[in-house]
Amino acid sequence: MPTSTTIPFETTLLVRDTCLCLHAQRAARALARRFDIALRPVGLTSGQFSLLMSLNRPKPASIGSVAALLAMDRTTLTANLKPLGRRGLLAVETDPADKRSRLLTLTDPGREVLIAAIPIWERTHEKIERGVAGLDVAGLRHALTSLA
Amino acid sequence: MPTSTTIPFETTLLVRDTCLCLHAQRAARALARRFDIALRPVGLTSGQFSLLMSLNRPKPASIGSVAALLAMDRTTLTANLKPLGRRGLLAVETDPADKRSRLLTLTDPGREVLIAAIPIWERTHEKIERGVAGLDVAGLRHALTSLA
DNA sequence: TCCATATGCGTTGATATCAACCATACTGTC
DNA sequence: GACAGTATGGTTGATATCAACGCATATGGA
Repeated sequence: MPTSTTIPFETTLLVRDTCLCLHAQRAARALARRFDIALRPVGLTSGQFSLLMSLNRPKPASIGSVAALLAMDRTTLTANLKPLGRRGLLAVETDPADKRSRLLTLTDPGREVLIAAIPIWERTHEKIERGVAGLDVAGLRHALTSLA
Repeated sequence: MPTSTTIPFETTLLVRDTCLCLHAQRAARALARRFDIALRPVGLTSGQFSLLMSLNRPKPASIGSVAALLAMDRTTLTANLKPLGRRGLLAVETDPADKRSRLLTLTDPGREVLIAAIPIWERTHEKIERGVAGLDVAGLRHALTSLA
């Protein structure tokens, strides 16, 4: 009879209560769902909104730099570009100065969608901040940033 | 010529810097990747570890209750159970007291994997906490919990 | 009993996530 | 220019995530 077939329930509770990974996942899922629902009228998910927003910059960005900005796997970003590209919200072009690199640019329709989404984002974000009493938003953001 | 084809770059920077959803996603992805790599020797991802750990309880849990605990969509949980079920790490059975409900139980092999994973989790978690100077872990956990 | 409603899950389809592997392009050295 | 090493991305396959829809069971009231 193996000695290792039991795990104290207390250990489970400790892991559940302290695991930053689990807590971050839970909060990320909950927040994503809220923004997904709020952004549905403009046809964007929370991730698509963040991605499009990150492309609104003076100079086109490369895939690798955006992936790093979003702390996202490079291949994940490639996959996420596809549905947005099909809808004509962004363009992916080879960088003439470095043919390995792709330049990501927001199209006019993409900007239109983003413009419609911004007030939704503002309202949703405000609701969330107001909804959690005593939430130290600045401290939370700082902690999340240093983890990413 | 539409008046709405430009978005101030400052708006983008504001959203990027303040959006809790984006910050949570970034941190969650970064943490998941760290635990995924650390747990690879025992063949679990971070999400699978959290799921198996949540099943280590005196009484079997239902799908809905575990989904709520993990702040995860019910159908996502159903999908996540499949690879773990195929590997024999958990069992899904119909609740005799309510045939709509499924009872989720950890099997002995599942417990073995979990036992091997726990020290990895401890080391990884400790490294992360030590790696971020001045991180208020308790405050962070509290904030994440109230968001979920 | 019978029906309407509510509850608990499964399935499907679309997108998201990442590791492993592969292809191409740049860079520096010779 | 040739070569080696590095950098940038795409593709594939597996799993993760969720909305929409549908099925079966349970529950409460007529």
